[in-house]
Amino acid sequence: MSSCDTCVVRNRAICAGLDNQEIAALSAMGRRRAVAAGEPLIWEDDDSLLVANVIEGVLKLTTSTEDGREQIVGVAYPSDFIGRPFGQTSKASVVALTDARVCVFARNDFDRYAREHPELEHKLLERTLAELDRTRAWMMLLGRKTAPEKIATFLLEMSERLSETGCAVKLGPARRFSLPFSRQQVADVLGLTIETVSRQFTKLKNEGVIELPSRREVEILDRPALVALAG
Amino acid sequence: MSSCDTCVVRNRAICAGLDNQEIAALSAMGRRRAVAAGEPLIWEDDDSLLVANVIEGVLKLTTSTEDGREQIVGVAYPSDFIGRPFGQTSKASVVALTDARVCVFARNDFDRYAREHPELEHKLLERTLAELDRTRAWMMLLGRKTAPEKIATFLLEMSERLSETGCAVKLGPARRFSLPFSRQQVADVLGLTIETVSRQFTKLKNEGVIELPSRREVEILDRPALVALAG
DNA sequence: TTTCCTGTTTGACCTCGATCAAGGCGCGTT
DNA sequence: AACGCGCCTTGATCGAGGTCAAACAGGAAA
Repeated sequence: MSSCDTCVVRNRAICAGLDNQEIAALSAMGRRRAVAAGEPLIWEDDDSLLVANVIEGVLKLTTSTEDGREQIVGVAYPSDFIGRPFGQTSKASVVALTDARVCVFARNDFDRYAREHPELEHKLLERTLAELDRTRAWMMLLGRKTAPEKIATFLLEMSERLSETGCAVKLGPARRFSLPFSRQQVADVLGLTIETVSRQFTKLKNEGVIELPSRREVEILDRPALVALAG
Repeated sequence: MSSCDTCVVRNRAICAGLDNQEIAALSAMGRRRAVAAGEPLIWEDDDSLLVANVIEGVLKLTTSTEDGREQIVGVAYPSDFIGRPFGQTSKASVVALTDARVCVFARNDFDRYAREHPELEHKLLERTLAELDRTRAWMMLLGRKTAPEKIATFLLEMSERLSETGCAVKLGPARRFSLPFSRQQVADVLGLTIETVSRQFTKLKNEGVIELPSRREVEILDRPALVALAG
């Protein structure tokens, strides 16, 4: 297989609703690519030259101020779409948090293909609307929630997002999981500093709400307490 | 005219790319409706029963916590689309900030119509992507900017958004404009308190950066200074 | 004109989370 | 085992912005 069939075939987001012929055509356009943890895929303010599809791994979407403050504005999990179709520049950088595999398309080709295949555009629209909902919920967190509330909300979201990953069967939220974020990155998601994040984590541990087996591992001991704290 | 032809015809967002027959069909579905300032159009967590198109006026999109904290997560101007197609519930309340006129569609009808008219879905996709970009830029503001930066950014955004309104010719950003927000609402947009907003406004006035002819009026005296402050 | 009402400004104070500064821990390398 | 290097935690202190309270418009009604 010269192109990345499985890359598209595995992807329920893009494929649903397309027939075999369409899937084959999309496959021929895409190029599978491995991205190592920490490696960038798209730079903020770059010309929007490519769009991609996450097959495996987790990536962060960030914007930064000139003086180096960073805010993570989105997180892409397997089956998520990244990049900016129908736009001249992308407004966010994309960097892999874990080793990842993605399926990359030239934006021009993808745009053209999408316009000719309404089913694909419809899928894209549904996902974009869902992402907008999620982003708006995050605005409430950033603008109005306290540090303890932010941390609790974050842990609950993580436990849900990470349980779905790569699994067709819908499991409940994960009780124990491995964070794809460093403490600094958690801070960048929540609009906090690394020290505040650390302090809140240890506070929750001391209160018996969570356990921290290692730096990246989290185990939720008392979910109801976490839900109450999330507000 | 029994239905709201002009409501659709005036709307460059929805109409561009549709032929006359399609516009007529859309028109037959929509119902023009006036919304008084302060009046709600959609409630948070309601079943998503309608979608709409802003013809005139400004509306706010909000989410709230149970204890009453509010965050404005979006603002809809003329030609903007509001509501949640293809979704069971809407995640935000929509309330008019000024007297407004909108063109309302039953969500079911609209969904069906959209799926049959790829050009409409494409338009919708482009707008949703643009709105997502704008929302992500706002996340950076909420998570990482200081109060003075937030206020400066807000004033610049207002001066741009309010100059476009209802005018086909692309003017530059407005030098003087009338805020569609009360101080409390500005606070809800920026994740601040009303007192902080007020103090920052008077500080800018004392520094000669802006003038405040009345409660709602703003005149920008020193735009470069504002740009510098916005960061 | 005066009164009232609501939204805004201003002041005094306090708190949460940021900042600054050590230390500690896990882990790979020599 | 000892060292070095990131990352994380913990402590001490500070300050931006929140909270509480009072005074101050500006517009509508009497």
